[in-house]
Amino acid sequence: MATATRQRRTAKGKRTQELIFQTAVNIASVEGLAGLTIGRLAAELKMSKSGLFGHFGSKERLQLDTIEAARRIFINEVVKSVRQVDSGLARLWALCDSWLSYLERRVFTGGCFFVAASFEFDSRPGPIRDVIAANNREWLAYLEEAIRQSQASGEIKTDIEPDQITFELYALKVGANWALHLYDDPTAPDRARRAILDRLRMLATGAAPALPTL
Amino acid sequence: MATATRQRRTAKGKRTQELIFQTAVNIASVEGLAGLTIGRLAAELKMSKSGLFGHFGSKERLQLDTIEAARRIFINEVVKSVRQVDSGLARLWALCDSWLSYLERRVFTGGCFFVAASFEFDSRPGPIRDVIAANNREWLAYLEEAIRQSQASGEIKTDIEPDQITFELYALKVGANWALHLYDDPTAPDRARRAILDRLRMLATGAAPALPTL
DNA sequence: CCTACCGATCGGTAGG
DNA sequence: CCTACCGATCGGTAGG
Repeated sequence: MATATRQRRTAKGKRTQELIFQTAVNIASVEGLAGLTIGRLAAELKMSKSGLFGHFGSKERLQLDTIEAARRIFINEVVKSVRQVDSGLARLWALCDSWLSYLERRVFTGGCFFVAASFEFDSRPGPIRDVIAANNREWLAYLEEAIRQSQASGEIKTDIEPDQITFELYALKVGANWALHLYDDPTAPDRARRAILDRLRMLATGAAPALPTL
Repeated sequence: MATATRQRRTAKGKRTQELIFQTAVNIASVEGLAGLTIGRLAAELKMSKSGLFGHFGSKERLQLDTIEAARRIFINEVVKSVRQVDSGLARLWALCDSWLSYLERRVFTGGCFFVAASFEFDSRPGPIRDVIAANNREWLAYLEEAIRQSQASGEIKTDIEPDQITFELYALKVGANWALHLYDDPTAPDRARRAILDRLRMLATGAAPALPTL
């Protein structure tokens, strides 16, 4: 009985935690990680500030845990569906398309959580910036790996450095995020798709599979 | 005598105003326009909060006046030096290069003021977002005009819409801002230059002047 | 998980 | 331009 109670309690605690960070992640994507205040979060959750506070213990922990929750959502929404796609150019395109689809599906209210956090903390040194930078680096490395594989298998040209291509593809995604939210321009993701497909076609060799047309 | 005194006072008032908004613009480029608090600004300027407050009258006016000050700086640092360059592809490249050079010169402490403000307010409707969006639109229209001129004079291909090219070039600049500040990567502007030159060469016709090599 | 607090800071005002 | 305030909200604590 004591065990059952504990399990029920733990399960409930887990659901509460999930609800907290799901809410936190969406507030942060709109108002910023600094604009995510404990009072606002408590009001949204209809909890007392101090009751909520017990779940993390400091503002910085709230921010770091919120980043971790956003990371899990990102992996689920962007990376998972592409894992089955074979390596090479098809996979590289699938990764880009998946990212743009995640933007279109408005997985986070205010656009990509990591894009927003990147620009918010890019000039504020500290643990938050470091964790955001590490998360971004991980995604870029994942993209870059797909580029290296495409080069190794002879599907894209090797006279251009993988990190240069990574930079270009990611910049176009960030540009889509920018136009979609600042101008409420729903055509922005497709503009990015067109630019990315154009670039990939220029990089493709004869051995590459066909890319979709928009 | 009364006139001389008034003039001296006005001149001093103007210098004070300039100092206020110069300081405000740099705080905002690092901490964000929302993170620009009257108390912080007063401390930096060694003025009392209420004495400072008299210069604008509300937080929103402070933010709007700070945007206006940033706009003047942007025009001075990015646009002015390119005004003499002839229209066409050379001018289009000069505009891109000038923007990247303004990033490298660190005209604003935290990167381009308008890039930072764009991402901060892209999901927060209101007058601040509207003014930021209008400022960005103005710069994009300026870029796009150079693209149209290049197409009209036959220096770049016409089978691609000017706003698509504008989007791609601006996205690469924003990407440079991102990598330069989040990763302290000083090679980021040159990576953007390489990408832009690559793209412009692909768009150039036989009638186009030679572009620089990096 | 709660109520009841704390000092610090927020945007803003009164009065000079 | 200043001092001296205002109520609201910030992150955080005590005690239950």
